Amino acid sequence: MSVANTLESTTTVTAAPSRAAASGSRTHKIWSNMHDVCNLLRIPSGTFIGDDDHHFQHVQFKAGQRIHTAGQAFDMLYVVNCGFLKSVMIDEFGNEQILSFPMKGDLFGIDGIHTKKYTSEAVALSSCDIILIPFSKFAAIGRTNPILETALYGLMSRELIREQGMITMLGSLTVEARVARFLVSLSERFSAIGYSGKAFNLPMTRREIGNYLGVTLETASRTLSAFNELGLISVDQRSIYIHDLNALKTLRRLPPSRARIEQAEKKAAAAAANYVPSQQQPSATMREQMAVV
Amino acid sequence: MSVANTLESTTTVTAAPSRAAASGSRTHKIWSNMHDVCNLLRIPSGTFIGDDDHHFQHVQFKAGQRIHTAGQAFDMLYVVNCGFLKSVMIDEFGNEQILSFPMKGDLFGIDGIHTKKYTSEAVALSSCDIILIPFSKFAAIGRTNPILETALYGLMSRELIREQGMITMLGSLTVEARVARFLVSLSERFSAIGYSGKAFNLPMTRREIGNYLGVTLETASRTLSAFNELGLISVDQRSIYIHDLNALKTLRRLPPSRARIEQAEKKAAAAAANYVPSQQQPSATMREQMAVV
DNA sequence: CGGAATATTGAGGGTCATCAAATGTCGTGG
DNA sequence: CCACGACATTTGATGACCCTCAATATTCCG
Repeated sequence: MSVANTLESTTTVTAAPSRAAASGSRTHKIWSNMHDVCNLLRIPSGTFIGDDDHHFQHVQFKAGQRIHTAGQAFDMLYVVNCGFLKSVMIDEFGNEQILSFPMKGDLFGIDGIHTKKYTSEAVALSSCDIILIPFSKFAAIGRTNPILETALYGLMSRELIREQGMITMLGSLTVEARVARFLVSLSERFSAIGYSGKAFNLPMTRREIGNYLGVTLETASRTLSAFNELGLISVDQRSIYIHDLNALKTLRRLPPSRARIEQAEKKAAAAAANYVPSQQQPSATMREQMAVV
Repeated sequence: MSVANTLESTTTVTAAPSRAAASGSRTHKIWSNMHDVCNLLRIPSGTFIGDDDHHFQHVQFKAGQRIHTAGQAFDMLYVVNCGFLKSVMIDEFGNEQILSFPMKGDLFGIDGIHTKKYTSEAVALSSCDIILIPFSKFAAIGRTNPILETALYGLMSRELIREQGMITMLGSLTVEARVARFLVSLSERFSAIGYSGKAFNLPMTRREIGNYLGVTLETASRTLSAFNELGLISVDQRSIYIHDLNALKTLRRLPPSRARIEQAEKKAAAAAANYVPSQQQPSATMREQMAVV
């Protein structure tokens, strides 16, 4: 049952420079150069090929550990080399809201730039390998390298757009559409970093999914079960298999529960009559109902 | 009934340079220098005092006009000198979501940096005076002026944080708390730009408020009416008077509608008995109920 | 003055939060 | 190795809240 995205990253990193060897600490340290970091961030890195002037330290975290906390002094940006995390904002009432699930190639910590303190906290959901990017150093290099500067503005702008999409999702999509979009987004991100986009394990709990999507864990669970029932996905605990990605992409709302119940009753009747319908496949009529409106 | 924030801005701007006079078009053009723009954005502008090398053009828009549309090629950032706008994102299903209501001193258009196309559209809600900031020019000045560069990163980071707060609001606050926070935010922003924070006119419709807060216009209207009923505010169409800012700041949920109905019945009974309770003042017990949990 | 847009308020029904119970999973220590 | 407890997940029942539809009043503007 285990699928690829639970395995360790196979990304190669540059050998540790002399400083790392000198440190000799028990903590596992590796170093990446500018070229590696740019590749990870999908920034054109032509000008940095063979550049060994700048090195960025890696740090490992285990599930549950915090990379940074809200209010902590800001000086680093972070790039995920492997593993899964959550970024959480806590409001003045103590409400926690998950803002993102960073994974390989994602940058986080940007929110600290403005007030020089992080406003959110980042927590590892699995074993993680994180690259530390001192912001002042990055900005300084950017000042002499227009491509990097543009890329840095671009990354911030991209994150802004991602959050706008999240606002739009929370503000105007039904719960089913949010869960569907969440699955599609995970699928696309897994594909982009070399894992399967069809079969994967969820790095987060139902509670975290629900929190991220603005619903309770029960609603998140029920919605996944409904998708499973309709044959759009197969879900068992953390493992997901996507049968109909396109239906998930275009889904706006499920057929009214009335229709779903009738459908379920038909199924039950068929089962009672000892007729076994094809496993996990939604009827064509049911798919049409979902696509409409 | 008219209050200050409906009046024209009294901000002075520098005289138009010769170019503007030469244009001689019927459109009303003025110019601001770097110092003015920094002041408007609340950026330390010390290094730009007396700087007349850079000029930024003003453009006027009337209510309903678009400043930019989604998909349009990006080259400008915009700073509001006076007036009110809305920034709207439209998703792949055609859902519109209002992301912000820019007003004096606010920067918008940042979302265009990443893909070189605006992803949202900006629409004037009232007569507006907008300053055009060519992004490449701003970034170039930033390269030689660390304060401006830092400020630019800071502005983007601040906007990121604002959107995170919006996500948290949509994901974890009750409708009443969202409306309350919306009013508090408007109040604080009006105060910051020199208008009254207690009495003001809403620049947007109920539909726009509801859309912004992720609810229907009816729910937005009803919630404002409930606040009015409780004496937290007085509301009549677009005009707002805030009686109890602190209650709005700490409000999490209204007392259950059952209790509200009883309260209303008591009021009605009192009125029938020809006893007139002090206008618009909620009872102490009612306030306690609101603050709790 | 009349028509369109805006705002208010009511009635009814659907969706989702809440409370609850049962089952499954995993890490830890006996 | 297994038993235990803590946590995660699923599923059901119930009711509050909010959306939808609808009617009316008010404002704005040509």
